[in-house]
Amino acid sequence: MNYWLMKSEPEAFSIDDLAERPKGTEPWDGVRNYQARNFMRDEMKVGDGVLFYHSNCKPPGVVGIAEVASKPYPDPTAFDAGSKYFDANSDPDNPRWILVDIKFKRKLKRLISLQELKDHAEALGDFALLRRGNRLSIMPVTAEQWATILKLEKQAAPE
DNA sequence: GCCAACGTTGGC
DNA sequence: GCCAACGTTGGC
Repeated sequence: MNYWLMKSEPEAFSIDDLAERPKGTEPWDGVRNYQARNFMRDEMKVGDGVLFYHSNCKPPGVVGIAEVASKPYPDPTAFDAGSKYFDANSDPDNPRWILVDIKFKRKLKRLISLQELKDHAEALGDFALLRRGNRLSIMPVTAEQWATILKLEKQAAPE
């Protein structure tokens, strides 16, 4: 079993939006970055753990837990001319953009902010989220990092 | 609103 | 294949 962190802007799609989905699942569409796509296409397995991260908001941070809920399949928005994610260069016979479904598990008891993660950079070790200039929207998380973050959840919020 | 980082595009 | 221009991400 592997672990992941997936970013979403809460104004576009938040952890609460995911929780309110009829089956708690949502196709993770709109990813148009090859590295992020490759994680979904090549490495994700049903049942993998997902840290749901709110980006581009105040404060950014991890807000919930989800899991991978489907095998990878073509992103339908790439073929929808009315979608903002439409990609005329994606051939339906050889789809360029691949996604998985994500399923809601639970919200964290409290938000673990990016700042708090930075404060524990030593315990987290080499973490893609904390690397300078990181813009990747999907990244791997080690079992140790996963455990460290859930341990932080149990502690009182920092000042 | 600013700006650093960085991926993509397109001219050559 | 190089690289400047441009667009996007996302923290601050």
